[in-house]
Order: sequence, then structure tokens, then C-alpha cells
Amino acid sequence: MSYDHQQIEKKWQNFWYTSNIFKANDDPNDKKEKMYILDMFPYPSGAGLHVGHPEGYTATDIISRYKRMNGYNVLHPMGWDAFGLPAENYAIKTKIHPDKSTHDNIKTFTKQIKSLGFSYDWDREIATCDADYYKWTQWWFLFLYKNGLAYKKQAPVNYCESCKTVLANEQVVDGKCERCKNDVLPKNLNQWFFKITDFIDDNDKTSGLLNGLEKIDWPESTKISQKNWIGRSEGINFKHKVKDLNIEFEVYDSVPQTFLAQTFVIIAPEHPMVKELVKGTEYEKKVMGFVDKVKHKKAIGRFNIENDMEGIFTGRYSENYMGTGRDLPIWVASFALMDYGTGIVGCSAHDERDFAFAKKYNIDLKPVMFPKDQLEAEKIKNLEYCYCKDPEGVMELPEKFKGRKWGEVRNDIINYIVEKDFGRKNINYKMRDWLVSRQRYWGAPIPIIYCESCGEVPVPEKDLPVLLPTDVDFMPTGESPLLKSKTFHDVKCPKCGSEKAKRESDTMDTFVCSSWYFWRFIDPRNLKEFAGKDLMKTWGNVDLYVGGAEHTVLHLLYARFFCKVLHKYGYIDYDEPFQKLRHQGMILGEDNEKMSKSRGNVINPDQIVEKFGADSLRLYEMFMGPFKDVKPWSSKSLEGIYRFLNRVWKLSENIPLDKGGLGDSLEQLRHFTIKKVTQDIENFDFNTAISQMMIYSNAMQDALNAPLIKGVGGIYLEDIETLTLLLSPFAPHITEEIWHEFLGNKETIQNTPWPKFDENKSQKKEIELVIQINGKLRGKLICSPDISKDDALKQAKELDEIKKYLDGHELKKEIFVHGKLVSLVI
RNA sequence: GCCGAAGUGGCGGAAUUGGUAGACGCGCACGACUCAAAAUCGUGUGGAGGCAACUCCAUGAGGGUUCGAUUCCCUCCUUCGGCACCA
Repeated sequence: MSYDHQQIEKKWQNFWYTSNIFKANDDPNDKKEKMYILDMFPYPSGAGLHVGHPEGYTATDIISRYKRMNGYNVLHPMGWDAFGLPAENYAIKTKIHPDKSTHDNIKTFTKQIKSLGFSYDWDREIATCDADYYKWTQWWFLFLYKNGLAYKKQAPVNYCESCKTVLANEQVVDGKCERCKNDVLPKNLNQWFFKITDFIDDNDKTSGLLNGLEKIDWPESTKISQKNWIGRSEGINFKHKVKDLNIEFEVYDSVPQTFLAQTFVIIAPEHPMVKELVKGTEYEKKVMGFVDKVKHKKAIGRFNIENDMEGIFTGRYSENYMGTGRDLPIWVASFALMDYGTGIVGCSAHDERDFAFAKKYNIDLKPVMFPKDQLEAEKIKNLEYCYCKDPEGVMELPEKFKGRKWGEVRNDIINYIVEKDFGRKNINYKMRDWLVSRQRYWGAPIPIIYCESCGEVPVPEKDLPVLLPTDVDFMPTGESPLLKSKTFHDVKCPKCGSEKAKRESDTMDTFVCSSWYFWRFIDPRNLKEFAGKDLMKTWGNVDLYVGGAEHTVLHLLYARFFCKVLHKYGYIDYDEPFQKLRHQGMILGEDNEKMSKSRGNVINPDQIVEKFGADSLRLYEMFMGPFKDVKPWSSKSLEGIYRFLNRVWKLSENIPLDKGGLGDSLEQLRHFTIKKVTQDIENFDFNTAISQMMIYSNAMQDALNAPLIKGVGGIYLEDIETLTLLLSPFAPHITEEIWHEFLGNKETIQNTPWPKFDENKSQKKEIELVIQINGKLRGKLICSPDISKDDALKQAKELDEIKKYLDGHELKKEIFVHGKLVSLVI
């Protein structure tokens, strides 16, 4: 009987999916320890499943099956991140309604994913575009709204003319739309925001988005990215007063050590104060003209600090700077940012940009920190280059800190500034509040009603969901398609009953839908709550979350924010949603390039499954290399894996009736293999786990061949059983078949306990002790791993190949590493 | 520019509390089986030299620490990913 993967895989998938063996047990009295293992749910694109999807899904499936075999109650669900632009763009092109194309795509994805034999609890399947899901997305909006965490404000937003939509900052790349690559223009619109910035730092109950990172098992690089994205900085807001005008303002500086070096002030062109400064003066016309010019440049996304560092003097001064008697000229500068700090900056010789700006416009500079080296210090005095942020730099001013190092005075100077009342401590973040409004159709409607007399009114919870209307035209016009619906827009005010009320016509960013889906999996059919409190308690947070590194900041930050909100309001007792996170590396085409239709290097998983089977695909993707690394596809290596499975099949088919001739010849290797595979699964080292199973099966083949050659040997049934069990999470179909057909078991292998190893038996009885002379390998000694130093040295020196090196040389040093080597220095 | 990840045979990759570099797989070569091929099985396979035993070289480059470095330290180069004026 040969290995017929098509028949075997169909057979066992049928069995698994009809017998419900992957169902997670919700019973709180279940004795088994719970384990929530989650994949980042996919966007069901029209292109179908990509070979990148099964990489992560196989890893979580291996862990899920492995954990079940170790007695855990595993929750391993799958669903669809189904709202989003592509379906809508597809509708614009083909006139096919997004609801239809999305559900068609979901069908395809489901079929493809099921063909890979993943052990999902399919009863919990969800799709974010279904009304019984987005009803709760809307609930979330109201929940945030009621707690003051959702608010509306006029804001300049990124607007893409071509996509006719507002984009989040994150969707703008190099001033261009991430999707269509066209220029992004700013436009003022009334938009909804979520107050994510309220959760950056800890509050009295909940750890913040920064400190929360300390207690979770995530890749360090991902944590660093999130920290950089948040961009927290502590500094000082300095007090300034405009000379001859009754205007006071503040200037933020996160590096306040060199504050006395400041010789001029710059203000962002968009700042409302600019107008006041120049009003009625001879400067007014020129300055306002400059402001318009810069605004335009920024609007078309052509601003570049290298080429566009420009400024203009306002004719005004900041009076008597920090009591020094100096008045600092105030300039409008193209590179001053309106939305960071106060929009006004104090400038000095100790900042690269300020320095360049001052040089360009001949503004006075006054360094207050110098290098130790006298010659270099002289250069700084002569302003030959910009000297900044050198921890070894020696302070000159303020007088009180003269001679101290820049790197050591920060806190003292901050205290000094506060004491002298020059300014106050302040914190700034690069991250802004989360803009969630989208002028799009294929998303969850924002549940707000605008009444002529009551104003902004939240939709009462009992009226949820606010259904997406079907009578719309998707063609983009710059306004939300929902405005085109006759049935949707007009509504009675829930508060006063007035007929003169209209619905909010924007939908929510799809990241809102994906910020809470992992709770819905816990209780997916609940009609009263987004998830029941008891069940949320039973399952706790996600134990293991696996997905691509492209979600390092956005999705993972937003989901953490939602979790912190739930924690703050007492819904859950944890404040981090994903305890352990791992990213899979991208799979490249055989040509080492990113897979794309245009390059023609796309591998279709369906074809692989048909020709080599799901088990081969799964095993191959895990064997390619380290899980987190980027790695190219290789059809030949895939065939190698297929051959391996065929060898395992034949090996199992030929189980000897007799238990073998030479005793338990593979005992040590068996125990070592169990140990290695177990540890490697825990560590996500799937590639080396598979190598070890190959070594084990090769050794079994050798043992089987042995009697033919020498008349001795043979393998134990236990070896076949062990290999089958170890391989089962990786290649579940073939192992299930072997388990039943060749090994005669009646129960599914999925419920069989994971093999145990004996540490002592996993150790080699005999080792090769390496003998080095002057660090070079010169000989080997076969001995027990427990050999003593004295014995090892004595025996090593007696070896012929060692003797010849030692003769006539003085022995200077002898090194012995237990169980490893002897090193002799002559 | 800043941050992050990584550079090992013909290829994917193993090996790090510093201890035999190249496990495992692919590819390739030779052999067995076959009329032949495919499949399968077996043997070999980093480079240079030598009949051989063996010797030398080799983990992006150059230094350093060490009896010993792919692993630790310094300088530099390259590739990939992310962020871009955050004062």
C-alpha cells in the first residue's frame, strides 16, 4: 500500500470536523488547564490563501495539538477580518456588492484552510462584517463614548483624492497614499477620535501602553518599535513673553540642558499666533505670504527638510530671555511642527537643524557646552560645526553647572529651571489620538445621531446594530456612500423624537473591528454582551498570539488599548491581551523576491496540497528555516520533505512482528529525540525538531537494514509509536493513518498523551572527548561522559597522535572541560 | 539619518552560559536495481595540497581578548525590514 495523501487527508479531515474533537471546553469546572492559542485572523482577499498564511497557522496548530496531547483545554479559533477597502474598491470596479464578494472569499478561504487540517474550533467562526459581530463593534464605540474616550473634533486629516477617503497617519507613506500611491492632501473635517493617548502612561489601576510591555513575552524588537512609535519624551515648557505685546507663550524642549544657548525662537507656520505677531506691522504681508507658501508645499506632500528649510523674521522678540537681558528674535520656520509640543521652539547652537537654520539666515548663536579637547572647543566657539548631545560635553552655563558633564546634569538642570520658575515640567508623545472615522461604505457604521435640537446623541444600545444599508452607490464622491442611502440617513432623534435628525454617515476604521475580536471568540454567539464576563474570566488573555511583523505597531497597539480600557472599567482582571507573541518571517518566491503576481513567482498552496499533501506543505514550511526569518521557497526541498513522509510511511508499514534482535538499540536516541522535539516545539525551533525526527527515522531505517547485512538489529514497535506521536502535531493526517492502520489503535492520536523522556536515558553512554593542543584539534578519546579530569588527562597523553606533539615540548597548561574536551598548551 | 534583524559550503540552514564548524534537507557524483528511464536504496560530497596517513585554509572585512571565537569586545562593509523634521 502506498502513501495516498489525498485519500488519507480527506478521510481524517472528515473525521475531525464531524467528531468535534477540537472543541474548546467552556465549562469553568473543567480540570484541564486552559490555553488560548490565536492566529491573527486573515483578511479574506480575492487572491485566496497565500503560502504565507499557513506558516503561522501551522505553528499555532502544532502548539495547539501538542498542548492538547499534554492535557490542556485549548481554545484555537479562526475567523475573518472582513471589512475593508479592497472589497469596496472591487465593488467599484465590478459592481459586485462587497457583502457578496466578501462572503465568497470567506468560502474560498475556509475551504483552503480546512484542506490543511488545522485544528480550529470552527463552531466559533466569526466575520467582522456580519451584523451580529459589528453590533458589538458599535457597542464598543458607545462604551468608549460614554467614558469620554471617543470624541469629535475638527482636524486636518490626510485626504486621498484618488481613494476619496481620509487616511490614518499610518496609511500615509512618504506623503503618499499607502494603497494608490497618489499624493495625500490635508483637509479639515469633523472626525471621531479614540483617546488612546490617555493610556500611554499608567493610571491608578492599569499599566500603560509603555510599562505594560515589561510584563509580556514579546519579541524585544516589537516592544522597541512600539516604544518608538509612542515616542514619549519628558522635558520643560519654558515661559516666554512677546516684547511690546501682551502675549505669553510656551516653548517645549526635551533636551533642556543647554537652554541658555537659545538665541532665537521659531514658530510653526500654521500657528495662530503668527497672525497676532505681525498684525498691522510692516512684516505682515511678507510673513503671511510665506506662511501660505509653506502650507501649500506641505499640502502637496513635497516638503523635505533638506531642501526646504526656510524661514522669515516676524519683527518680534521674546523679551528678556530667562532673565538674561537678551531679547530673542522670533522667526517663522518651515520645519517647525504645529502638532508637537507647543508648536513653538527655542533654538540654539546645540541642535543640528537650529544650527543650520541660523547659519542660513545669519542669526546669532551662543554655545554653552564644549568638548574637553581645547582645539575642538575653540572650533565650537567659532561655530565651525554643530556640537550636540555629547554626554562628555562640559557645561559652561548656567554658572552653577560650570564644568559638569552634559550627560550628568539633566535632572539637576531641570530642577534648577523649575526652581527659578523659568518653566514647568512637561511630557510629550509622538503618538496622536486614534482617528477612527472613515468616509467609506464597507465598515461598521458609527452609532451616533445628530439632532437639530439635542445635538450629538448616541444610538441607544437596544437599537444596535445600526445596519449597513444596501441601497447605496459605492462610487466615491468624497462623501460617505452612506449619505446616498434613502433609508439610512434620516432617523428619529432617540432623545426628543424629533424627525429632524440624521445619522452619522462615517464608518469606523477596520482596526476597530480587529481590536477586540479575540474576546468574541470566547463567547461568539452571545446576544446580550460582546462576551460574557464569566467566560472571559475562564479563558483569560491570549496565551500565544502568532502573526506577521507588519502588525508590530498598529493592530497590536490598538488591541492593547482596548484591553486597558476593559481593565480600567472592571470587565477583566488582566491589562495585556496577548501574553506571548511571535512573528513569522515572510516567505519569498524561489527567485528570492517578494511573491507577486507581476513577478510570476507566486506559489499556490492548493496545488501543493493536491500534489504533495497538506502534511508535506505544513512540514516543509516549518522545515524551511527559523520561524521568524525571511526565507525563500524551494520546490526541491519540498520534495525532500515529501520523500521523508514516504519513508516514514514505509518504515511504519514494515513493523517487524518480533520486537527486534539486538535489544533496545535505539533507546538513547529515542529518549533524546523526545526531549529535543519537545523543547524545540516550546521554543518555536520547528526546523530543528524536524531534523531530529529525520535523524531518528534514519536510525530506524539503518536498524531495520542491519539484519539483512549482518544478521542482527531490528527496531522496537515503541520507536515507530514514538516517531508517529512526535510527528503528529506537524503532519497530523499521515500520523493518524499510521496510528490506526499500522499500529492498530482505535482512539484518535490527537487524544493520546505526548511521549515522555527519561533524562538519564537521553544521555549518551559514550562520548568522544576532544583533545586539543594549543587550541587545535589533535585527537579524540572515546570514554564515559563522567570521566574525571585526571583520567582524561592521563589517557589523552597516552594517545599516539597526541604523544607525537608533546615529545620534546614543555607542557604549560592543562584544561579540562567536563564531558567536552582536554586542551593542552605547550 | 535613526531604530531593528541578519551576513556560515553550489542552495535552505545546524552549532552560542566560548569547546570537534557545516547537523538535517536540497543539489551534485558514483554504485545497486532496470533492456532502459523514473522511483527507490546505498556510498561520497567546504576549499587547497598529498598515493596515503595527514597538513594547511575557511563562518561579510579588519583588529582585540582567550589555551581555544561563528559565539564576547572595537572599527568598518553589505543586505533586508520599520520610522522619517518629534526640538
